[in-house]
Parts: sequence; C-alpha cells; structure tokens
Amino acid sequence: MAELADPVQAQLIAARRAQILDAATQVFAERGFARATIRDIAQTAGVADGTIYNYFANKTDLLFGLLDRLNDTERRPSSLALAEDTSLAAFFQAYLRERVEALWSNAELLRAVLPELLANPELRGRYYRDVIAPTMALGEDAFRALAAEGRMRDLDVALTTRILAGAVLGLMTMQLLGDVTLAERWREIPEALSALLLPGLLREPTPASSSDA
Amino acid sequence: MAELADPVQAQLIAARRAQILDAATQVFAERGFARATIRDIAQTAGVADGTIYNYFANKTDLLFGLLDRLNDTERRPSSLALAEDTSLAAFFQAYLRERVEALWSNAELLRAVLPELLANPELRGRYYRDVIAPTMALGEDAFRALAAEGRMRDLDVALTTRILAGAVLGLMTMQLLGDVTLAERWREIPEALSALLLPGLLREPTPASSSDA
Amino acid sequence: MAELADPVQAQLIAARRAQILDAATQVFAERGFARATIRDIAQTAGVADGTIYNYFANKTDLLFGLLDRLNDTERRPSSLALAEDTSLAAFFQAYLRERVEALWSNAELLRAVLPELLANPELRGRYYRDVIAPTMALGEDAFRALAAEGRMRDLDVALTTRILAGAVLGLMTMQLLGDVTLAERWREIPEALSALLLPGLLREPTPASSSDA
Amino acid sequence: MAELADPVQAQLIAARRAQILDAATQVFAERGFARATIRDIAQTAGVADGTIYNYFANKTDLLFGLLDRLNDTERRPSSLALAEDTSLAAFFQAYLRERVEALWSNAELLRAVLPELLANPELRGRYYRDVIAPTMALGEDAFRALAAEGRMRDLDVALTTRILAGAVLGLMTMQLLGDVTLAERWREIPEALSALLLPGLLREPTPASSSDA
DNA sequence: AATGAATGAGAATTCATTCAT
DNA sequence: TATGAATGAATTCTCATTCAT
Repeated sequence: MAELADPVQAQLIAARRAQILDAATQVFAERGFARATIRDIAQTAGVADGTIYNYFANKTDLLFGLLDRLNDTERRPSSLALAEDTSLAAFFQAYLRERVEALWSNAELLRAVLPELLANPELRGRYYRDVIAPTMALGEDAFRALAAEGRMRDLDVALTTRILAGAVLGLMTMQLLGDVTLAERWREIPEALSALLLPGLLREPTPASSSDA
Repeated sequence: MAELADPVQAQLIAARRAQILDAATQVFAERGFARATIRDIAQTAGVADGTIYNYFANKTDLLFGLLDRLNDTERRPSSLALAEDTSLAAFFQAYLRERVEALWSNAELLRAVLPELLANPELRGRYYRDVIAPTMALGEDAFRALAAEGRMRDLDVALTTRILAGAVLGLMTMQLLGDVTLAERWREIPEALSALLLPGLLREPTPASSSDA
Repeated sequence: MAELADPVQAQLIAARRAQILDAATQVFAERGFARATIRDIAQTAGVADGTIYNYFANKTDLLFGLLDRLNDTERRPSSLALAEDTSLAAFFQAYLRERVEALWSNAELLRAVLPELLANPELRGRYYRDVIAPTMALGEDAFRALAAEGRMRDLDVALTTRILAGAVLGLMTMQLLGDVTLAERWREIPEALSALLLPGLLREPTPASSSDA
Repeated sequence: MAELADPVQAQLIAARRAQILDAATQVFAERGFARATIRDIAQTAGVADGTIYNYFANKTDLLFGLLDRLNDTERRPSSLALAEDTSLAAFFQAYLRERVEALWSNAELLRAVLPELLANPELRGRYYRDVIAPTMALGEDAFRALAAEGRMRDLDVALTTRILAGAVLGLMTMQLLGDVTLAERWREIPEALSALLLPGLLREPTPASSSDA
C-alpha cells in the first residue's frame, strides 16, 4: 500500500506531519500538554481530529514527535571541536553563543515540552538517557581534556559541566517563567556568562585579569 | 456558636490541611498535576475524596497551597544582609549554601509544582509577580550596592543576578530531569559555584587567584 | 426521655421547627427544591446542618412540612357555608376574595412548593389525594346544591368547579412566572373574576345585567 | 472542508437532535428536570452519554431546546385575526379551542418544562420576556380593539386578558397535578369556558342569555 | 440538643480514540 | 486518506446524611 518509492507522496506525508507537529507545539506551549486537546491541535493544524491519528498513534506520540525535534537540535554540538588552536576564551564564547542560540530559537518547543518532561517519569527517563546523559559525558570529556592540557583551573569536572549546562538551562527556565529581561536581552547572555565564568574557569590570564601581567 | 478561637480545633484543622498538602505534594510529584487524581491524593492522605473539598476549593487550589508553602521557603533570604564586614567570598558561599539548601530541601515540592508553573500561564504569572520579580529586584539592589562600594567587577547587574539565580535553578532542574550526579553531590554545589563564579565576580584578589602574587 | 408534659420544651421545639421551615420556604422559593442545599437552609435558619436532622428526617421531609403548612391554609374553606341567605353574587365575591387572599398570602410558600409538586409524581399524588380531590368534591357539591335550587345556569358541575379553581390557580401561576401586573393588582382579582364569571354562572339577573330590570 | 450545505447530513443532525429532545421531554416529564440524569436521557434516546454533548452544551441547554419547541407552539396564534365578521361568540370558542388544543397536545412538554420554569428564576425571566409578556400584550390589544368597537362589556383589559390566559393555564396545571376529570374531558373545556365567560364578556345578547328576549 | 467535620454515592462533563462513510 | 460523529471511561465536584464530641 505504501508506495515506498514515491517521493512526492513521501514529501506530502512529511509536510502533513510537520504541519501537525507545528500545531502541537503551539497548542502545547500555550496550554500545556494536559490541557491541550486533540481538537485544539487539529483545528490549529487545519485538519480533522481523526487525521491526526493517521500520523501519530496517540496524544503522547505527538509529544515524542516534539521531543525528536528537540533532540535533533540538541545533538548538534556543531563546532565544539575546533577549539584546538583558538584561544580558550574565544572558544567558550562561541560555544555558549551556540548553546544559547540553540535553546532560545526553540523556546516555544521547550515551553511545549519541558513541563511534561519534568512531570512525566517515563518521558523524563527516556530524555535523560537519550540526550542529557550523553551531552554531560561529552562535556566532561572536553573539560577533562582541557584540564589535562593544563589550560583549566583544577575544578571538579562533573559539577563544572553541570553548572555550565545548568546555567544556560536555568536562564531559559527563568524566561519561560515569565522573566522579560531575559526574553529581551538574551543575545547578551553568552557574553555575560563568559565574563562571569571565564575567570573562574581558566588557569591563564584571562581578558578580565590580563592587567595583572 | 462556633468557638472562633478554639485553639484545639484550629490545630486539628491546620493538621488536616497539612496532611492533605503533604499527600498532594507526593502525588503531584510522582505523576504530575494533571495525571494526579483527587482520589489518589485522598487515599494517600487517608481521607475521603469529599474531605479534600472541605479544605480546598478545587484541585487548583491545592496547587496554590503548595505554592504558598514554596513561597514561604523562598521568601526567607535569611542572612542576606550580614555581609557588611564579612569577606565577600565568605558571604557568597554562605548565600549560595542557603539558596541551594532551600531549593534542595524542597526538591519534592518543586517537582510537584515547577512543571505546572511552567505549563500554566495564569499560575506562572502569579508566581512570577509574587516571588520571582521581587527576588530579582532584591538581588539587583544587593549587587548594585556592592558595585557602588567598588567590591565587584563592573558587570551588568540585571543579567548577573539572573545568571546566579538561573544557575541554581538550572541545576535543580537538571536534577529533576534525572541527573543522579547532582542528586548525590548537591552539598558540593555551593562550593563549586563559588569557585567558578567568585573570580569573575569580585574585583579584588580572590581566594582562587591569590596565589598569583 | 421526652418530657411529654413539658410545655416549655414543646414550645421551644415547635419554634425551632417553624424557624427551620421558614428558612426552607425562603430558600426553596429562591432556588427551587433541587438547587437548595441543606447548608443554605441551615444558614438561613441560623442553625448547624446537623440540627435540621433533629427535626426532619431528610430533605424531602422538609418539603412535606411545607406541604402541611399549605394544606392547613387550603383546607380552611372558612365561611363557605354562609351562602344560604346571602345573594349568590355577594357570596361568590366573598368566596373568591377568600380564595385569592389564601393563595396570595402564601405566594412564597407556593413558589417553594408548586414546582416540586408538579415535578414529583409521589408528592403530586399525595397532594392531589389529600387536598385537591376533596376540595373539588366540596366545590361540586356546592354547585350541585345551587343548581338544585335553580339559582344557577345549567352548567356542567365538574368542569365549572375546575374552571373556577383553575382560574385562580392559573392567575397565581402566571404571577409566579413573573407577571408584574398580577403581583401589583391582585386585590382587584376577585372583583374582576366576579364581573367576568357571574353573568355566565347565575340564572337570575346579575349585578352586571341588572340594567335589564 | 465540511460540505456546509449537505442536506443529508443536516437532516441526520436534525433528526438526532430531535431524538434527543424527545427523550429529554419524556425523562424530564417523568422525573423532573433535577432528578433526570443525562444517562437516563441518553439511554432513552438510545445514544451514548457523550453524544448528547455533541448536540447540547449542557443539561440546561436541553431545557432551552424544549422551551424553543414550546415557544414555536405558543407563538402561533393561528387564526386570531379572522374574527372580523364572525360572531364574537364563535370567534371566542374557536380561539379557546385553539389554545386548549395547543396546550393539551403539548401536555408532556409542559410537564417537562413548567416546573423548572417556575423554579428557576433565570429561565422564568427569559420565558416571561420572550413568550408571556408579548402574548399578554397581543391579548390586551385585541380586547382593546373589541372594546373600542363597543362589542365588549367595559372590563379591565389587562386583568381580563390575564384571567382568560390564566384560566386555561390553570386548568392545564390542575391536570398536571393529577386531575383525571380534566385529562379525560379536556375537549369539552373550550365549550364550558365559553358558556361561563361569554355572558360576562360580551355586551350584546349571547347565546347563553338569548332566552332573555 | 446542637454542632460541623467526614463521608462517599452520584452526576455532569470532558475528551482521546475509533470507525463508518 | 480525510472526516467528524459516536463512544464511554475517567474525573472533578456536590451535597445529603451520619456521628463523635
């Protein structure tokens, strides 16, 4: 039945799926997962209630669809590795900029998904296993490497990784809780974070302490 | 007719209320607000369904009850002001310790309340207005005072305040998402945060950089 | 246990009963039987919920209490019998006046009781048997007697009785439905009814047709 | 998407609506509005509980649906105007016949609706405004016209209108209260009413008083 | 007798999901 | 595939009634 090789058909299906997920994002973000109804989503997507079940097994499956979108975003550490020759300070700023950009450009998706991620043990476990744990491991490895090269102060790698990740996540969370300052000035966050964290992170003279020389 | 001031009666009522709120905390934390049923909570509390409605107007009112408990916790900045003569470093560590302690000792309460706080616009607005905004304002004032005394680097007060608060909130959030490291080692968080943040925060030689001399 | 002979006690009990029935009348009239709650009534009466159950077996029993009050009113045909010598016209006006007065002075009671009387088969049957049927029988007898004396036109006794009773009941019903004219001018009803009905009722020259003489 | 004008679909929907209203009439009439449950009605209609909510917003809305049916009936004064040349007596009989027929053929509907109409202030107000008040106004106008033509005795127009309407309503009410005589002989009511009322209503010799000549 | 907290049966309503068209 | 009417399980909430104090 499925014309496996029909690329037009496949494209149409993908488009319809995306259309439904867009609607789900919007409605979940506005009302929360539990208060959102399939009818809300169907109307927002401009399809009939039943149509959604041709693309997703059930309401929770819609959430999994959103999670996948989020994972795709999160799992792209982009240019994490180019740090070799760059100054560590520049690298960090670039990295933070990339992380902040990634979170903030998905603010609506996060608003749709994060509350349920926190509230639903099953979802939470899956997400932690698939996304957070690997990310933390990567971060720890990176810090360990830097420490081995002597470019970093002697900090606890696991906690430091989590503090960095947590700071960004926490700022996003505060915005989701309604903080307008963060919503308006989020582009300054990477720089502010760098200014605050780099002195405590790097062993060698930092921009902030360079006057010591 | 009713002895308005009957202290025994009042105590019984307060105890029953607390008993129900305890149950609500547990059930909301386990299953999330929406999936929790009044029956769950009643059974956990060991009362009949109807009894809950003698103490709370509806399910949402239970959540407000939990929020009030959280507010009571949050609104005690305890020894924020004793900083005058102490070393800034010591003060910060003490402050962070207090904040972390406050959040972590209410981890279950947060797990019960935070997801709904993020998902429910009305609740969120109320909480932001009543708790977060005032807290941010207090923090900014404190930073501004320190800056005026020349004891702090020249940082953006609003963002720095939010980074500090966000870092702690973010770490809590990561634990709520399932991070075991943070759950096990949360007592080390204040120190790790101090080590990471103080160098970037303080103008004068900090413990961490004093060896430079 | 019951001090059967204690008149003070008995008086107190009767007073409390009346107080509760007064409250029930008011609350049933305002909200209807089903929407009225025991709590409403208790508060209106100034007693505790439980107290009501010391005087009435259950909520329906309160209604029976009101019905009894109504019956007491209805079953007093007062001076129906004085007709012997009076002019029939004067008698009818007096009778109508008495009936209208009886209904209208119990308008609140009727508002409390009539809807439920119409809606509840059991109650309705009981009331019809105890009050309406006997009243109709009395009325038919009276008409039959008048007819035998040749003082009345040759009308169907059963229907005429019901038309008279129905007219008064219907006017009350229309007032209960919100008609302000009837509420304001109810004192004129007996006269208007007489003017309209007597010519059709009486064989001999009536006040309305007295110009014939 | 939905074929807005699909007549088959529309017919099906109207039929289902009618089916539910029929069931509601029956159940409300049997048990009264408050004691009737949605489940009762759904089972009587042969549909699922939820289906009812696809056609009516809530239980009260069902009652509104019944009221609309009643209004449709009530608002058809059919041949009120043909009186011009007919004898007034004939006209009155015709009118009464029509009114009685209208009420009695909707006895079940009235039994379903009238108690709640009396008990529920909001409903009552709406019904009085939409139906009774306009009807009374019409009746008063008609009487006033007749009076102007000198064909009627000099009676109070407002009260007379209400007495006529009230008599019919009251007779219906007495039947609803359980009077078997009225249930069995309702077809004789118009004639009996005419016999009783016309002499008092008309200025000129009526059939009933023709023997005067 | 009076109180009012506790109870739990019962009802309205919602909404994810199914399925005939 | 798309539709949307029908379904009925599940949930919140109300309130008459009980009973220990």
